[in-house]
Amino acid sequence: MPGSTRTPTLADVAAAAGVSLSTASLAFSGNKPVSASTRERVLAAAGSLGYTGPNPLARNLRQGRSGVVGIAVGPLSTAFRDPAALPMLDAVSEVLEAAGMGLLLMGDSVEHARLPLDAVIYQICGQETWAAYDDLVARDVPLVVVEGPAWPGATFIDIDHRAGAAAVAHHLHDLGHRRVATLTLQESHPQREREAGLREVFPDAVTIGRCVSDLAATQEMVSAFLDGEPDVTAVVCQSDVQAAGVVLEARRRGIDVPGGLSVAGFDGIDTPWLDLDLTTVVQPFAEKGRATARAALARTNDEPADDVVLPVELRLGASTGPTVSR
Amino acid sequence: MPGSTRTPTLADVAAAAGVSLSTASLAFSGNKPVSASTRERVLAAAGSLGYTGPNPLARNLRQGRSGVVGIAVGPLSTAFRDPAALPMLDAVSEVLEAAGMGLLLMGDSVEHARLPLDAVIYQICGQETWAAYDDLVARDVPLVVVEGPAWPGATFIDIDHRAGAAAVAHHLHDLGHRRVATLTLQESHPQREREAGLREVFPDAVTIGRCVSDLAATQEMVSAFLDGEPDVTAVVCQSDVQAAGVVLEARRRGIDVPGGLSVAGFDGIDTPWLDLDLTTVVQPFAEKGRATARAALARTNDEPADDVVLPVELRLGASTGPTVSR
DNA sequence: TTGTACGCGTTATCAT
DNA sequence: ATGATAACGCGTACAA
Repeated sequence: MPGSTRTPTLADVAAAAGVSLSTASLAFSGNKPVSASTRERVLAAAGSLGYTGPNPLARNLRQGRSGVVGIAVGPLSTAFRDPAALPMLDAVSEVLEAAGMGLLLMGDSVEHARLPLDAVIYQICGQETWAAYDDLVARDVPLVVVEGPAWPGATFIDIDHRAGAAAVAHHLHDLGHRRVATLTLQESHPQREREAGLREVFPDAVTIGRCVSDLAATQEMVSAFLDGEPDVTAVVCQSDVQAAGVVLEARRRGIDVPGGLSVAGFDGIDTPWLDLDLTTVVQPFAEKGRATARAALARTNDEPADDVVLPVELRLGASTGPTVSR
Repeated sequence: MPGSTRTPTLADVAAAAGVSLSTASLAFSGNKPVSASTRERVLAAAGSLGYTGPNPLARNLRQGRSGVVGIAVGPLSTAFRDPAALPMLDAVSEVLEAAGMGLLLMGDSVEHARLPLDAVIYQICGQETWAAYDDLVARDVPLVVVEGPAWPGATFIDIDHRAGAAAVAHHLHDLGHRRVATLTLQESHPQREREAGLREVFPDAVTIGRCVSDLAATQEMVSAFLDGEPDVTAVVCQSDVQAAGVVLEARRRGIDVPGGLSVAGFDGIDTPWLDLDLTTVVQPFAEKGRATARAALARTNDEPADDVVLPVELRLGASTGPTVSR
């Protein structure tokens, strides 16, 4: 069929099938009943014209929605290097996909904020500001914020950081520890809450430092400390990656874990490359992701979405033990 | 201003500013010159009406593009657990963001294929088929395929798997190795090419098995083999994660690396948790990502995009050494 | 430099 | 069950 240059539209299909535009539309959407025979005629016409279905762009304009949810995660290699982010994101994308919605990775640019997004998820652990925020608020784009920070109008999905941290602390206290040190994350809602939970039990915990959740960075940070503070019998970390770093660095310096030092983490990630099960606080990653996606979907449909705080669970591993003087 | 219920449109702004619709449009897009005074009047009117800029949905329909590129990666936790995927994706998103385009994570569902995407990147190492493919082709969505499989009409971005694998093989041969074993990935273009490169030098290499790029899975797979084949002096892997798994498992069984066994990887990822630099083939992740994004952008603009094959580089580490009988 | 008028391709309302 | 018609909100020839 040479010369058929323009890609066919629904109007072309309707004409070819000898039905009205609206009937052809219904034959595709199924939003109202259409007799089997006409539907067949429409689909046949579509097939012979090479019509591949309603143009998503036009549908989007008409319906006032794009079918896309943005997720603000910052630089990918930072966001996804964190093993705690993956299972959560997996659950988010699964729920959204089941609802026919796409997930768009957003950088912190106004360009991205101006894409047609039905809702935006903020999952920027540790980053407290976001340049595109004002734009989104001005455009009334529904916001779902995972683990803070507190922004008016947003739906919050969180876990009980404080209770988890307190549970770890109590566990160590029960084991006889009295002098503990802690390694904190960059200033953020989770960091503040986890620290508060720790200090419910150990108000005087020594702060080793603030450190991103990275193995090498952690090792460097704790290196000097491990030699200098023989009184400390336990180190409480704010992530499992940090805890693994402390374990590796302690061993490198001849300190046994947990014989000479107890180490606790947070998150409950897999660490197959560590031959030791960490004592840690397990978060419900999948449920956190599902709750996040559900909230985004609800707000996309102008339904209300309640804030959520999910419980966590202390998991005892082999990285903590009774106090032993060094 | 109570009662102003409808969100303002460009027409409202134009009316309020006392200019025509097209002038108001130009004041925002800057596609044609507008006198400074009128532009100011338009922007002022926009401000007082709470107009937040042209509706992206309408703009998309008008311009026939969505500003979104899809990337097919399969389940996120699988795709992103692979450390080789991150730096590449990072580069992709950086280039796209600089061009004002968004990156959408696609699952293999027709729903996702029907989202308005300007182009789709396939980065599904090891998965040879993709349900949504036919839909995309039918709708003439430009396709960019990273590391195969071969699909007509798609732009290909690849690295020189075969040369890299051959370089590793030659290195081992130079060290005196004659009897080597190999651990392969799931059937795929990279797997076939890397294997071919190895067999240019070692046609009779023993295949230990086929295994995803996962530490635990690798350790399980090589466990039995390491005891059973004392003739083998080197193991060539198709990823660094596999290589790390072999190193760890060998040590666990009392075999020194490289004293008792040489191990080579592929990719050139960071392995801070391994106290040994792997001999490996370094791929240019960032450049691969940039080339991929550039191809997607070009094809979005109906420009041609040539296929790309990037060179790789052998990096000698401490995991390979001269032959020693076990 | 500014205004007029049309079309992008669809879905929703209303009537038949 | 089907058809006519009106938006959806914008960009851009073309004319002035």
